[in-house]
Amino acid sequence: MPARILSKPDMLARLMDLFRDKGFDGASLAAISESTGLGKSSLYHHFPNGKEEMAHEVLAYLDAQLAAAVFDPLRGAGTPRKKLDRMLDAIDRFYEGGKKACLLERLCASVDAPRFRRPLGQAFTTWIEAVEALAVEAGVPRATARRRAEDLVVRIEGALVVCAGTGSTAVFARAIRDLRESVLAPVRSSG
Amino acid sequence: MPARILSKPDMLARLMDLFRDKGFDGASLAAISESTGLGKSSLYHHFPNGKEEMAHEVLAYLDAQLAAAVFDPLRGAGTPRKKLDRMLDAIDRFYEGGKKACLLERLCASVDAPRFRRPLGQAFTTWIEAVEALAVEAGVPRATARRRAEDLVVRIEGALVVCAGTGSTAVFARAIRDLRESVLAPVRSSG
DNA sequence: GTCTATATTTTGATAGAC
DNA sequence: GTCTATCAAAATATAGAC
Repeated sequence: MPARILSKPDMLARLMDLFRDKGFDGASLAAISESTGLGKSSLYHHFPNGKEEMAHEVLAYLDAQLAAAVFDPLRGAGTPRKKLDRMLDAIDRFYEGGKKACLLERLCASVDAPRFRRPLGQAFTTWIEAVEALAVEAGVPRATARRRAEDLVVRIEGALVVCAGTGSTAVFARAIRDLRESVLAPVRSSG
Repeated sequence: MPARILSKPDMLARLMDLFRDKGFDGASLAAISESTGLGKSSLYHHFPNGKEEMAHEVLAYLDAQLAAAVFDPLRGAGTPRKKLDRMLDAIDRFYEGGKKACLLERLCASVDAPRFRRPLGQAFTTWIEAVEALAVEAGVPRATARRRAEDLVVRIEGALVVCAGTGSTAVFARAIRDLRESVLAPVRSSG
């Protein structure tokens, strides 16, 4: 039972939750109405262009969330290792240990994905570049840092898919654990 | 423009294509009718329980495809390295170098995913166990083989998501390339 | 800014002729 | 085994009162 009145950020948080749970195509206005406690007309008051506008605003909201919870820690004080740990902790919390899906993946998988191409590509790129910068700060050569940053995102997204498919979160937990070591590891012959 | 008459396997191939392209929730009966060239009534003649039955049959069809294209090569002659190469070649073809989505992921992401839990879990498990067996055959200790097999699936699925999100297939191509080396590599201190 | 009520289109599904 | 015609339900979206 949602509170009678929701601030815009609270509304967006509810919407993000719903899109992550049901996907963009699977989240009907009826379900959105129920989960926010707002009638359909109220929803169109806040989002005149309907579901598509909701998704775009939720993506912008996610950007802000990521900036605060994931990327800001990377720019603070501490060793790169500590910063990586903080980021992985934030990711682990955000995905609830592998139990909750990724909004980006759900929007990529939607029929209207072409309409979200720009912000989706930007979100992935921002994430990858933040991790790359951290690895470079830790002394990893740029090309290797780039590959490892891509790998981090690939492993997170892949682990979420496999966990959703198998019903176990073990693979996600191990991915997080492995990444703590591999992202900043000293470079060997290949790495 | 589909041929006037389709065999059941051809029908299932069309359906798989459509589910991979639009997702389960996004593939309407109208679209299914168009892509198969069959009217809705004909579809219900072949699949009395509608979309859900279609998805289940497509999953069974995928099982058979995977068995023929991916797992059979693993049981044939040749060094483990050769077999791994053949499997990765088949995967690369199946996903068209990262351009086409994974059916399993699309079904995991659907609102009706709970109804597909069993066959989805089975499909992932079969895949992982096949790769694990190959690594064991190559002399990799079982626990390490298991982890590497899970990693292979995680990386394939994750790379597909990232490629769909960024619009580039480079990440998928690199994942395939890396896996050729990493899956069967000699075990060091950590695997 | 929210509501009730309604319009319009689409969806999944069926009936029944051929 | 396919078709045309149709259905009931659900989808997105809007009108207009408060």
